[in-house]
Amino acid sequence: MKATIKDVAREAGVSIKTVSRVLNHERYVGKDTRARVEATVAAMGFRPSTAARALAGRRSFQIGLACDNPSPYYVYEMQSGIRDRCQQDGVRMLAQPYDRDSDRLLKDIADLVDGARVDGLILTPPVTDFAPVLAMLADRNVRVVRVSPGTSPELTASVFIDNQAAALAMTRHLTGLGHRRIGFVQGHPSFATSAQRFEGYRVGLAEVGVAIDRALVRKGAFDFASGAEAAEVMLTLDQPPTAIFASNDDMAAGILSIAHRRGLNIPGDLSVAGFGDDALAGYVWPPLTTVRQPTRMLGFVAADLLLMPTTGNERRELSFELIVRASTGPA
Amino acid sequence: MKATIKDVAREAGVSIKTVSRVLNHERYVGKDTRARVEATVAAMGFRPSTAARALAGRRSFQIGLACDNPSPYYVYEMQSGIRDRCQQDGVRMLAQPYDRDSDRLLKDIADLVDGARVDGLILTPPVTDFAPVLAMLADRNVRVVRVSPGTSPELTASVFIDNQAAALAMTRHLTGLGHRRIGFVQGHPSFATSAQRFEGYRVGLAEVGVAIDRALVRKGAFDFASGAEAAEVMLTLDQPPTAIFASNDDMAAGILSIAHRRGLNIPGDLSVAGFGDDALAGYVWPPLTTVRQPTRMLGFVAADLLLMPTTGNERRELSFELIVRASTGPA
DNA sequence: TTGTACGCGTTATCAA
DNA sequence: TTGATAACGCGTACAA
Repeated sequence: MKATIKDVAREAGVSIKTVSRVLNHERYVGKDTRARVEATVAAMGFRPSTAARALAGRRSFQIGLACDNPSPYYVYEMQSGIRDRCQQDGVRMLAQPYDRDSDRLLKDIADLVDGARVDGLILTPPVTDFAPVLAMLADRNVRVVRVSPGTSPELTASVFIDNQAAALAMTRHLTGLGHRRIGFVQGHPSFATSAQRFEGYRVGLAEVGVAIDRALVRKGAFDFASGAEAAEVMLTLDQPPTAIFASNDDMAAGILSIAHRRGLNIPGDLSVAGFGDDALAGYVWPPLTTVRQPTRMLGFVAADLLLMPTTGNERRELSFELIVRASTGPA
Repeated sequence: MKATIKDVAREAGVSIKTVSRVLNHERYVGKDTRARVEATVAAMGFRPSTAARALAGRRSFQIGLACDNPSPYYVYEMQSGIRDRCQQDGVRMLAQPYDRDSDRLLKDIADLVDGARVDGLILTPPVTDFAPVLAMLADRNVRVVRVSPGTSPELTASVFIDNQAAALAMTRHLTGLGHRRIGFVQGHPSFATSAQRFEGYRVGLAEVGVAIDRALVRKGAFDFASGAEAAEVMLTLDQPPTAIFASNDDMAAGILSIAHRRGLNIPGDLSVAGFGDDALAGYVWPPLTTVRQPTRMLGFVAADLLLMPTTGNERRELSFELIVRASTGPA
C-alpha cells in the first residue's frame, strides 16, 4: 500500500541505509547517488513513518506545546508562530491544551514526553512555574523552552517581554495625561505575569507620588467576565477612577462593555487601557489603547530555541509596543 | 531510563503479552492478574510508546484535525471540543493548521496520514470540499469526518448545522421587525457555508417580496477588516440599509466599528446581526444579535463519529440558536 | 487463560 | 562512500 524505505531503495538501486542517509541529510553520500534517491523519493511520494523514526532513532521530529490560556487569540497566535518555525525544519507541533486546575495536568504532559517522545517541549504560563512539572521534565532530561516564565529563569531556555516595564510604560502614559485615579484589573493569580504587570502599575503611580488605593485594584482572571465584574464595582464607587488599566485586552473589553452600559463617554469620562497581542483591541469601540505583546513572535522564537542546536539555556527578550488609540486626560 | 512493557512484565511476574492485554482492555485476563498488572503499571508510571504501538499495531491512537479558519475563536472551540472527546478514549489529537491558499495543502495533509499514521481525520471548511484532498484520502482509505461539508455529503461521515435555515431565521427576524433594506456581507467564497447563508438571506427577503439589491450585498472574507470595508461602502449609499446581516461575527464587529465611527446610533439607526459561536458577540457594543453555531459541540460530535466503531457514513445535524440582543425596527 | 516468536519501518553500529 | 544486520517497543498470530 504505502511505500516504505525498502521500496525506494530497490527502485533507486541502492541500500536502505543510503536512502536513510539522504532523508536525514547525512554526509558521505555521492552527489549523483543523492540526486537519484531524491528523485525516486519524490516520484513515489514517499513519506517516512514518524512512528518508525521515533522508535529507531533518537529523534521523533515532533515537539510539544503545553498551552492553557483563557484567551483564544493567545493560543491561536502562539500555535501559529510555533508552527511557522517548525515547518522550516519539517517538524510536527503537537499542541497539548491543558487544564491548569486539573489533577491530570502532570499526567497529560508526561504523556506527551513518554508517549509521543517529543524532541522538546514549549511551556506557556502558568505551567511554566509549576514546580512538579518542571521537576518531572528535568528528571526525563527533556529540552524545554518556557514562554514568559516567572521563576528560576536559569532552569530552562526562555522567551519573554519585560512585563513590568510594559505595564510601567502604560501607567506613565496615563499619568502623563493627567490621570491620578487609575483603576487596575489584575490578571489570573496563577500567572506570574500578573504580578509583574501589577508591579509596573505600582511603580508608575509611585513615580507621580500616588499610593495604591485598594478600592481601585480588583482581581481578575484574564477573561471578559472578570473585567466586566471589576468595572461594575469600580464605576459605582463614590469617586470612580478616570482611567482603568486591565492586565489583558479581554478584560479591557469587559470594562468597555460595562462603561457603555452605564452611558459613559469613552474616553471622555473614562480611558480604558489593555495589554495583549492587539488582535482583539480593534474589535471593540473605541479601539483600545494597549500594550502590544508579540505573541506570534514569542512562539516563533520559542520554537527556534528548541530546534536550534544550541547548548545553554538561552534567554531571549522581545520588545513590546505601546499603542495609543483612545485615551485622553481626565475630564 | 523510561520503563518498557518488558520491565512491567518482569515486575508483575507475567509475560509481555499479558501486560499488553491489560493495556488494551482485551478479554481473557484473570481478574487478579489484571489487578496486579494495573497496579504495577501505575506504580511504575508506565506509559506505552505511541510510536511502537503505531508501528506494531493497526492503530496509532492519534487522530488528525485539519483546520484553517480566519476566526481564532472557531479554531479554539473546535480544538477544545475534539480534545474533550479524545480524552475519553486516551487518543491524541494532532491539530494541523493548514493554509488554504498554499500549494502545500495536499502535502501537509498527506503527511498527517502517511507520516503520523492517524486513525482518522477531521476536516473543517474549506478543505472539506477540495476534491484533490478528498480523493487522496479516499485513495488511502482513511476514516474521515467532515464538519459542515458543502458537497457530496455521502462521501464521508459529517456533522453540520443547517446554515441556510439559520440565515433564513435571522432574515425573518429582521424583516419581522420591519426592515426591508437589509445589507448582507458574504463569507469567504471558498467556504460552502457562505453560499448557504446567502441563500437563506435571499429566501428570507423573497418571503416578504423583496428582491436582492446588489448594492446591499458585499463580498467578505470572514474577518474583521472585510466587514469594516463592506460597511464603509454600504453606509455611504444614498439609501443606506437599516440593518446589516454579516455572515459571521468577526465581520459584524467590523461593521459595528465603522457604524460607531460614523456616529450612528445602534440599533436605532442601524441593526447589526452576525453568525458565529457567540464567543465574540458579547465583546462588542452593543452585544450582537447573532445566530449561535455550537462550534465546540460540532468538534465533539465529529470526534465521536471518528472514534465510535460505526460502519456507514453517518450524518449528524446539530441545532442552531437565534440570540436576539440589540436589534430594533427601522427608524 | 497465558506465553512464544515474529514483524512493523526506520536508525545505529560496524564492517567493507 | 556504501551496505548488512541488529536493535527500538509493541501488537499479532498461533501455540500451549
